[in-house]
Amino acid sequence: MPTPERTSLADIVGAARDIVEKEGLANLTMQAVAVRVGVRAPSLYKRVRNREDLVRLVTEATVRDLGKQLDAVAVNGDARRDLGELCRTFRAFAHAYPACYRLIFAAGSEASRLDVGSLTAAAASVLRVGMELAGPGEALEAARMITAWAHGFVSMELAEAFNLGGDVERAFEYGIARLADSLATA
Amino acid sequence: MPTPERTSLADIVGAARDIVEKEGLANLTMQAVAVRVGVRAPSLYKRVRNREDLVRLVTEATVRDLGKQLDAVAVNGDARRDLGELCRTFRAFAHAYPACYRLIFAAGSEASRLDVGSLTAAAASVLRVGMELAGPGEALEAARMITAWAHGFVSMELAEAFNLGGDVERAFEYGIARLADSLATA
DNA sequence: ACCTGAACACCGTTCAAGT
DNA sequence: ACCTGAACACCGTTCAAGT
Repeated sequence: MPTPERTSLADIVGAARDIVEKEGLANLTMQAVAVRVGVRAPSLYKRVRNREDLVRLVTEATVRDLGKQLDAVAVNGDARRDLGELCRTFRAFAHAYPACYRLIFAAGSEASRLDVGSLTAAAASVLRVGMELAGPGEALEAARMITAWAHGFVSMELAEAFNLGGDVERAFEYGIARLADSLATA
Repeated sequence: MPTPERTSLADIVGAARDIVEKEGLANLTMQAVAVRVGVRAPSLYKRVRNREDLVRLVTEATVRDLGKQLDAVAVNGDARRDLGELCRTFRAFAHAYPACYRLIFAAGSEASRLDVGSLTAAAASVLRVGMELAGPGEALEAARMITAWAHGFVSMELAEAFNLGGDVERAFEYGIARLADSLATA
């Protein structure tokens, strides 16, 4: 006789994201997730292969959300201004969900590798601005430069690695301005 | 009656670095370290507070090594050329020790925060090039832009996040060239 | 078909007892 | 002074038994 479902994959991933953000990745235990969704830990294995798989699902949900935020950035027609908006939105997302953001480029083992599609979708807006600024011949290189810089910057911020003083806001705006200059000039 | 020391902190950290690089962070267990240095796991706690502390020590040793490599980059007097050498050395280090490199900007909790001194020392060479390129008024912003881009780039590479094809080597050299242009022009 | 208790292997850590 | 076995709490995961 079938038993009614008492939870769902969406519930489980949602609970996991919450735990990662509020209590840290180390406290994301199967037991903690189970309590939140109202089942016992072994039941989670009906919907999730293992803990590593759950972390991957959390990461992919985060990438999709980031992609949506970047997609929603208004296109001004002014490539320079679009670049600034895009970078600030990217940074704001990382500040809003630092623990989940950190997972995105932390992939180590094969099993934790992200789905290619979700990364590609998230990169679409950046690719468009790269095209606007640098033209079709160097759009990909330009997009990679923008993403690398933006990710590196917020990654260092989140690690509290900017410890030489100075104004971090100013350093971020400085970076946007230099990027716009150099990509458009090239 | 005193017992002779059968290991040392340096031994322990060395073994831990080896394990992280060859078997991954997840396989860095106190037991695995103990076997390598020839004691039982509980003995490690005489020299290391806990596992998290050991990971921090591994990270700091890695930062010091990276700093040494960057310091050893020859100064050509040509800031543009120095920038290229510095970035390529940085990237080569990350490729040589990917698992340990990843730890550097992964710091989450307070206890895993790196010693400020070791980060500052590693940044000295970059700061010098930032000064050469952008002048004293914007040396710090320039150094932050260089570090953010270089870290972001290799971080994405290590995560295999460049999945739109294209030539990654070319994208790296493109980035160096754009950085040199924009920082020197500003 | 889903859920559970019981069980297992494994891990970090503590501590009293050895030398 | 350092090292160890024994012990504890905790975690991921499996599985037979329930409904």
